[in-house]
Amino acid sequence: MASTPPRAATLHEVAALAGVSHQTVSRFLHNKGPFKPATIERVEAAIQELNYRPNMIARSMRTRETGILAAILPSPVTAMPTPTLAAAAELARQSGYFMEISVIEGPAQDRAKRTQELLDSGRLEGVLALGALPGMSEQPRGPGTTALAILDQYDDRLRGIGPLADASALREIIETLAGMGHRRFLHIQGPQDWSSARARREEYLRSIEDLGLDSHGIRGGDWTLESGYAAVSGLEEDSGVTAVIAANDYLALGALRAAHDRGWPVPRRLSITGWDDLPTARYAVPALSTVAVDQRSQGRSAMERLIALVRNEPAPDSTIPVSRLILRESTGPAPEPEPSEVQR
Amino acid sequence: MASTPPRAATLHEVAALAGVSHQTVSRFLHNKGPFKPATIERVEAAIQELNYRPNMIARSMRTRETGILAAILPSPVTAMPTPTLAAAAELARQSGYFMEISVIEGPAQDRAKRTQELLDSGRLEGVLALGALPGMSEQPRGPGTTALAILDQYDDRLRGIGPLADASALREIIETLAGMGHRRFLHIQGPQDWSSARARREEYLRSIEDLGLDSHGIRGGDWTLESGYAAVSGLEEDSGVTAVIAANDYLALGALRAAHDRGWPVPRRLSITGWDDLPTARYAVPALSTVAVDQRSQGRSAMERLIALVRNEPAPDSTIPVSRLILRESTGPAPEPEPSEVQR
DNA sequence: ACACTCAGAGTGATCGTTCACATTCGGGGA
DNA sequence: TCCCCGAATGTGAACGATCACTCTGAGTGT
Repeated sequence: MASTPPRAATLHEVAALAGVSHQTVSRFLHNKGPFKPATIERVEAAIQELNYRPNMIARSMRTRETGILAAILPSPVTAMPTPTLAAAAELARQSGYFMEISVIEGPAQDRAKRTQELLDSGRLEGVLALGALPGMSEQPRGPGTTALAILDQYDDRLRGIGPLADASALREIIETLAGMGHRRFLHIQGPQDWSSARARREEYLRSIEDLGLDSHGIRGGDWTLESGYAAVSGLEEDSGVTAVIAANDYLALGALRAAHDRGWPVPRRLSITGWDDLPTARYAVPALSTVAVDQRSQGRSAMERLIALVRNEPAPDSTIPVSRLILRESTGPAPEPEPSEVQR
Repeated sequence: MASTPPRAATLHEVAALAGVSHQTVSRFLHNKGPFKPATIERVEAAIQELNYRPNMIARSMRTRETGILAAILPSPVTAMPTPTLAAAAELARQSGYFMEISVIEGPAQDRAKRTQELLDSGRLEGVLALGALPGMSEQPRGPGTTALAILDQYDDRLRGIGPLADASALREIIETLAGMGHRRFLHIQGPQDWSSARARREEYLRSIEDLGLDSHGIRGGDWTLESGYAAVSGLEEDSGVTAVIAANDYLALGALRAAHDRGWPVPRRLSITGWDDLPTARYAVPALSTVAVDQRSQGRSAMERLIALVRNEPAPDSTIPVSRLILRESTGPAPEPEPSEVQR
């Protein structure tokens, strides 16, 4: 008394039930060629009856297309906003792809090596690096090669390109602060193997120079709260800095806390700005002035680019969503110079 | 002049080059049976020479094992800490599995439906829900069925189980605060389809009762900052609440800001606690008292459970990492009753 | 000298789908 | 009537691995 095996139905079984050949069913599934109405009906009924689902593995075997993409999380992983990841995954699914994720820690060299292994595995049609991947560049899909797209991408001259690289809001920040009387700035930078961090740093330096302002220097170096805290903690008492431009919100929130611990009121003595508009930024005390970026559309547009590379289509004209400066409580007019300092 | 096709080498080609049968190479790759040293040498050389990599698709087709797991992100996705996801992905990889991710938004019903589709797709060996999945329960892998593990899992009586459900630290919080003189509490709860949120709520109510304290009530209902803000904003001026127990850090940070906006000093007038120990919690002003949970080991242990279910092995004795109460600046002694209130 | 065992290796079928090609059928023009 | 054409469908091989067998030859006990 063998009970029915729970094995899934195959194309042949559907064909047998419908009284047609397996090829007809296959064609039906791909909407190829015209069919007699009667055929359509019978095949549809058979599929329904057997609850048939095509076996993707077998299909992949024949077509050599796996439909699988992989996303590489940046290191450290906290630098990855979940909405970016989620948006990329959603678009992949909508476009008929599966998206795996791959965590690659370690120094740039190891990351590049593991990424290369992924590219060579032959299992993937495309790889999306959701962050910086120093030493590697985007490539389309060819016969035998896997496509690679990089969210934090740079060009031949190491200039940032792509949705993460737009640092123009930084000039706006500095102009705004200069308009409030600020003259001496500090930049807390991100890791310099990220082109977005480099772009912000460069825009900072350029703006300072163009506007005839002073920079006390540049601190930081990674994306962490600790780094931001240390930057402001280590600031000399007489540095004259009245505005701190952080490369992201984590750095800025760390800086905010350091200012608090030193008894420096923000923004009365020190103005601080961030970048990313984290959910918590708005509820910080004081609320953080920052640059709102649309993380979901960043993830989506990166995935769009990858899929174009996979399909060897021209790159979609990525309408990069403009990042938008949001002024909250952490920025304000520059403090009046203290009388004692004026006398000196 | 056809150049060498970039197609990957097959088992047969390796066998031909090594002068053995394809089966021998296959056995070699699986470490099956003894081999003559000479055979080993020749096969290894051939593999090296052709840079052979087994075709996972073909293997899957024959063995009916895909080696692919899927992780379902919770909704909203910001409720998912990246380290949890990353740790799960790492363990999957180390165990020889690939991990896809799948974003399923929408109400519980849709989520259950889409999850069921994933389970039925036949492409996956296991599915890990990184969050609540109301109406579905864990299942092992059988012939034709896909394993399912749920991070935020509950038992038959809707009691939370698993690593997320340990709410014992909540009692510790309340005992500590009671020791500081607090008598009247408010709970800001998470979404009640999460068993962890239910567990914290229940532990809150039980502790209040056991210790003979007062609860002003329960607010909140999702995991957002807005919800936490609203809970404290809406508190009556004369509620008598001196301590707010939030179900996670987002809620707590929102509450913190609301207290600030009402001019209620924290902790002098109101103590606030969170849960999760987000990176920003420590740098908040005031620094948030919270419960540190090891997100990485939560992700890892959930994945361990899934893999055990996939392999039909007994569940690993999950040494649930104990969550640890961290007292920072947002908690302190209860305020003295104001003279005016005493007179009334 | 014989059968037996076991290490070591080989043979052919098979998984479920798509590809390339062959076949059937009905109708319209010469 | 015959031929041809396109619509509609059928046939068999192939993708690259593993599974279930079969086969060979050297050693072993009697």
